[in-house]
Amino acid sequence: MSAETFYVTTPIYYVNDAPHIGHGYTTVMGDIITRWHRQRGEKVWYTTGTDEHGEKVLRKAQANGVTPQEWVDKLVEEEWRPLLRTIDAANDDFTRTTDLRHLEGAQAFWTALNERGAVYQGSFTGWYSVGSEEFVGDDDVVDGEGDDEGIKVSKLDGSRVELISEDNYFFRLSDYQQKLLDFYEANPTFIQPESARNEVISFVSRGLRDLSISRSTFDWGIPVPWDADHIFYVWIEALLSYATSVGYGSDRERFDEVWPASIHLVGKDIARFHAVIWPAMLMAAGEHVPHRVFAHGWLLVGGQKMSKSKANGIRPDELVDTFGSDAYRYYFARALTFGSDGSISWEDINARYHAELANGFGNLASRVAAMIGKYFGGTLPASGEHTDAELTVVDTVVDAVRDADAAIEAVAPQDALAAIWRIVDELNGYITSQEPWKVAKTAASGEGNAGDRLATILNTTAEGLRVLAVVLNPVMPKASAVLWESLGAEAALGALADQRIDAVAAWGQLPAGTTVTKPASLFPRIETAPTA
RNA sequence: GGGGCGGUAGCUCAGCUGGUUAGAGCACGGGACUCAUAAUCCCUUGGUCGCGGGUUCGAGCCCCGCCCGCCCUACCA
Repeated sequence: MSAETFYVTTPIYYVNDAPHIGHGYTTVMGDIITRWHRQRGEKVWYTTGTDEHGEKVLRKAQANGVTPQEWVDKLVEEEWRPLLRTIDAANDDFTRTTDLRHLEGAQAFWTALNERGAVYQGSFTGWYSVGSEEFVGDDDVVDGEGDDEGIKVSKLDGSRVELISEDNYFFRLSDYQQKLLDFYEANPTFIQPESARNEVISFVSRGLRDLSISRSTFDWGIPVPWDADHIFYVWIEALLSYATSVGYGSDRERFDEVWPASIHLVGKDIARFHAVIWPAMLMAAGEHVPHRVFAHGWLLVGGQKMSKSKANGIRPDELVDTFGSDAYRYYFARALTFGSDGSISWEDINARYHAELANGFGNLASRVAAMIGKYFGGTLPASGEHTDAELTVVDTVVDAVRDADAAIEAVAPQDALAAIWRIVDELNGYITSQEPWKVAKTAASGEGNAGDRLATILNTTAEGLRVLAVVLNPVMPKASAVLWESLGAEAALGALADQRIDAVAAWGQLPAGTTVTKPASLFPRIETAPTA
């Protein structure tokens, strides 16, 4: 049997939204996790993309005087693809729900469900607000007062609503209540974290209603293959991107190779769609359900949820312009607990940038390269006998790499970075306690074995940096590449991306004689901080 | 209304199935050092663990009530 593909997805982002740091956050987390798994030597596939159908897109396009296709093409090229470049994402695919493969795959999927009897025609009745142009839930409809006396109005915005019904196709979601509950029970890690799992189970336990899957009042969507008057409801169609982008409906062999998804990363607001509707759809189709749905929390700015409608957004490109994509990636992975809400601020990013990246890591690389340059002419010396101090360094590295790997496995990048930073701290402490600058003076006077001792200290720190370059590569590929280059590691050990996590902690890989050069500052101090 | 989650040092957060003097990082204060990006290393200061009851030999962790914040409660996505 062939090795399973580690297949990760971000949500298929709604194209009408302006990309903000929330989107960047999710995509970066997936990128870090998939880059790490690639360096474990696994087959990996990482997909992101855009959801481009629906009434809102249609309206927006009309308002802009262009066709919906022209509108989404523009958004994808001008907003969404640039975001990926900004944050240095290494996704394997960018899937669009307007892609032909998706249209055909989605139609094939629902044709199959229809043939299996999971779909029926019925009528959907609901309160429709002409003013806000949307259906309003029963609980949000109240009796009007004053001018609206005798009329039902929406509690949300006060607009008048009328009861209308529409012929629709329905998916027999109600058939899956018990099947889903049994599934959650048998697969406790299917929905994570625990808070999302509890919520989903509680939601399903209260009962599931059949789901309307088509619309006939507008036409920007994928046609229902057996009834040209209907298009599919966006959600029911967009979720299928995860399958159609890896061959469902077009390349069965490819699909079987990649599916099921290992992890769907989602925001906690859409956990329900991914943990309830999506697996039920797949069960109905007789396909495997994903291994895991991981719901992350919100980014809070000034205690408020980061959102497109509020002006509290910190723009990804603004952040990257100031601190760089590496720092952006590092910050979100390190400062937040993936799965919980977390606070971010310009001040905090700035503080961590300087304390952890510039002073901690960048300066470490700088001082080691400077000493190898000054004391050994830029040629890496061979290590002599290890003393307890070196053994402690080696132990710290081995433990840290092991812990970081376990943390990534547990979808906890923040813990992985905390573990990796033990190496940074250990090396800085090791250098200070070994005082190589003093050993160098002794060596210069020709006393004892000081020269050998100095060589051992600098060889050890260089080895530590070698490990850091490898394990930080998934998080900060640019800085890691510079460090790898400065260690002269490429010539001796090959490409950084080919360095395996499971072998990285083995000591003594950098051969003596390698040319070490002092790199430009990995993370130069930044004097001015723009207003957020 | 119902359900879920959270409220721990100035800030951001850890605290496993309840167990000795509640932890980390940053910030602050003091000291050491000079290889380095005025960086590094060491030490100190700092908490009625939202509030009020209860269970227990013992509770930040369990139970009850209350206050505050966020999320979900299916057809905007």
